[in-house]
Amino acid sequence: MEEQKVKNKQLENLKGMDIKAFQDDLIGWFSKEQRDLPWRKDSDPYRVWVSEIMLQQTRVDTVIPYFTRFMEQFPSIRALAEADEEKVLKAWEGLGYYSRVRNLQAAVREVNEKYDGNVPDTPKEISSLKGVGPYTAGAILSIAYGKPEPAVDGNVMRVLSRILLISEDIAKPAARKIFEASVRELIDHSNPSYFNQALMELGALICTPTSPSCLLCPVNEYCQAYHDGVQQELPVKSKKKKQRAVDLGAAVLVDQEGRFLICKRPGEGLLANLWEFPNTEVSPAFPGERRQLEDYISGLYEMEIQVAVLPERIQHIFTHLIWNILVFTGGLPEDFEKSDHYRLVSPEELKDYAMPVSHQKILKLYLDSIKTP
DNA sequence: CACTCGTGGCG
DNA sequence: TCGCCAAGAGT
Repeated sequence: MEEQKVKNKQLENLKGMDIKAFQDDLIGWFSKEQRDLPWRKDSDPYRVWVSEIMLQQTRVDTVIPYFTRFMEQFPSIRALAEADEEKVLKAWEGLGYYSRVRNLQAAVREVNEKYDGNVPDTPKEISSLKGVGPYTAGAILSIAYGKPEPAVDGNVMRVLSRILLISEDIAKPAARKIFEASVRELIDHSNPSYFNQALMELGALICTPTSPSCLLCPVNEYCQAYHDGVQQELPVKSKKKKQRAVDLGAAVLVDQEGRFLICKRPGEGLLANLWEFPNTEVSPAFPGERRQLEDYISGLYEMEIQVAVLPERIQHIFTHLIWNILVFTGGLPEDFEKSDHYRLVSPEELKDYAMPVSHQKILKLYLDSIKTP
């Protein structure tokens, strides 16, 4: 019944459309106008896979240098499978959504063992890999293997919402099924790779979120929103709620040989497995941020630590969170004992540790403070 | 389904 | 300045 409603919807929206002409115009445009991107040099499944993971919620311009470096450092399934986790995370540093790379390496290791290093080519098998959801599964199957599977991302939902005049809220997870059903009706079985990539490329270059270039669009004659002059009203997308603010106290602690104390974050959750300066959530009002941070660190390392506050406060904005960080500095005694949870590293060694951007800001603030007191 | 999970760029 | 975004997946 629900399935029937989806089917009725697409039949209604596809009525009277010359699908073959649409495919040819769309693919013809992509063949001519596609950007020269590093992951388009070939259709090696591993390269397609890595690029699709990096591109999740991330701009093309941001991904390009990461992709190039990553493929140099880990050029094959086996290379990534056998790589040191710390080095893989370091290669991802600054790209965000760090669970992506942890899942990618886990999945690559599974492919290396279970599939003898060959990326599977069936929806069931590839979807079972960690970090491979409906979009990525469809992208790899179509781009690397030429299978006529939908790859519905934000671009595709925006483009098709306009062409087919679909008013579903694309912020809702349920909306994706509508568009997947539409793609199954529209996709060119002779070139699924170009068809899917063309829809996304069109969304990136022409059918943009604000002020789409409809006059330049190769498929504007098929677009119902353009025909009705409502392209600016689509897609329908509900708003996200705004971030909550959290106050942190963080300490840059240095021993007598100039080494920094850093800690490893937990293996799950926010910024998992990244290294950072010791910090804790504080309440600015009571009983004083400095005292709260000192108590936290003293309890953590069973030693009395005293810190001084730096004048500037750092703000770091996440998708769903805002960190307001007050930065402190302090010295470490000589008889400081090591453990797995934290390390003492020189400024040179610090470069080998993956740190969140927020803590790179902290480091910079500290270095500036000792340079110009 | 609602929420978590990063970052940098843009109008 | 700030909300919105950019080739989503896991829980």
